Amino acid sequence: MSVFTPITSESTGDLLADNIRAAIIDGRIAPGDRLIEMELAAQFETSRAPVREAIRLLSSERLVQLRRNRGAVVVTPTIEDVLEVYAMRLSLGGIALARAVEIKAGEHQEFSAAREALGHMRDPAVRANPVAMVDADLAVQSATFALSQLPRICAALSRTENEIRFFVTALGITYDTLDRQAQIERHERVLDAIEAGDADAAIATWDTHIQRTIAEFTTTHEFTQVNHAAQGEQS
Amino acid sequence: MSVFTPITSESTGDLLADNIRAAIIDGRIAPGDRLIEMELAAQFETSRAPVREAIRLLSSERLVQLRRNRGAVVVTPTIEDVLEVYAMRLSLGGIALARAVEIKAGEHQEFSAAREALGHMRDPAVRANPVAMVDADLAVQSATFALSQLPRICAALSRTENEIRFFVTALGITYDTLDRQAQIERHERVLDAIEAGDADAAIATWDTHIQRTIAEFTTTHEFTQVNHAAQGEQS
DNA sequence: TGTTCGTCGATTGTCGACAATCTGGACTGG
DNA sequence: CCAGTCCAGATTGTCGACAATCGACGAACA
Repeated sequence: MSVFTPITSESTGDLLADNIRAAIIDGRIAPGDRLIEMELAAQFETSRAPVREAIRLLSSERLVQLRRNRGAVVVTPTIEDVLEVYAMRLSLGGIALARAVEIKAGEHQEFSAAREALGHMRDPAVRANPVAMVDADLAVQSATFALSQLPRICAALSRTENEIRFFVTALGITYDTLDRQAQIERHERVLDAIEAGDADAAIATWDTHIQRTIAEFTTTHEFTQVNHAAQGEQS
Repeated sequence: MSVFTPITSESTGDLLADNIRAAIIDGRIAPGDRLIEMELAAQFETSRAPVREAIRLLSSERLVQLRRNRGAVVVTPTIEDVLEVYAMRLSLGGIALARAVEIKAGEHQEFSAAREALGHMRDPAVRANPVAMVDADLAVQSATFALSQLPRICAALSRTENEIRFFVTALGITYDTLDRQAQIERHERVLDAIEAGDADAAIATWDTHIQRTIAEFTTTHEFTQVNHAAQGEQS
């Protein structure tokens, strides 16, 4: 019994969405670029039907904007978008952590995935690469939230993760001055708090983590803005 | 300037989704029922393509469950679903209210839609009909949240509204003992608080509103459960 | 009698073609 | 030179048909 894990091959539309989403997130397709169904269908060597499905999915994830009879365009993120997404993460993450603690009290829970993801953040190669660091950071959080077993909230948080990774490349956010070590320790403290059944501590740590990240974003973004303005004056 | 609201005729897929969603919400299609593309296409006199699109949309709203190569089935809601949805509403609504207060501080804002929706709740005909009361209740909340101008959060809240209306009919929730007058007054207090710029008061009132609703749901649902169990023993 | 396997109908996944719509540029007239 | 109209290309929306897949029924067999 149950020697193999159930095999669930993704549908073609989902696979296409994965590919296109990855391209959007790491900037191979830039904000403002159009997604032309025929073009994508040719590249993926499929018909337009699965491509359409993929584009609709990405539209529901707010990575592309869909206008009737005018196709899909990669969205151009704004500061307001970033702040809204972080606000959602802050509050939904809090619910997930609270629930994770409740579940932990009832039955033994698997923390291995989260702990393992935490290990990635310690990898020197990852710490040196800001984008990889963001990915690793979000992976730990995602694995932690999964403990809550709340499907809607985890799905919503997952969407925000994609958006954040998109924002990072699209807006050129660096998070250079973030204290990596403190980041890792906060995640560890959250996991410890869940295992200890201390919801308040987990949420408090989570709150400070997001607050720090928002603060970091705000300062670096203002800096970039000023920089761009200065360059604009020069030219 | 801006005398007319921008006209955006819905796509066929969206129209179909609206129809099917309404049918699911008021029980014409019951949990467990299958949605067969050909069947729906015949009824709406279109091809399967727009029907597929509509079904995918409803799947992203968690009203139907989609299984690869096996079509769509109307989901069967559980108590956990209800509690998760209310938890999301509680926290996301809080963000929206806080933001609505911030915006109000800056510029003059239109409250007419929310106030008007509030008027519907006072209609004796609506107060007599539990389902209509739920609809009116959610309409007021939706109009209030719209003041925040946070697209993601409003969209997420809108999804939860559909889910709640679905849950009410699917689980046979009645909310009979809810104090309608208190409900209306709470909504009014939230709007007043926003206009007064008092975010804390708005959020506190909102919290109690949701808490009361959850408490009401829990008790009536337990009652129904017990009732069903008793009936089961009888037969 | 119970289990396994093959087959069949029903339904979804995918495709290519056509119709409807939008965008941009050329043309016309003032 | 400008505004308005029209046309053509490009792209999406919709359709019907075919291929692939699934679940159920029934036959063969131990």
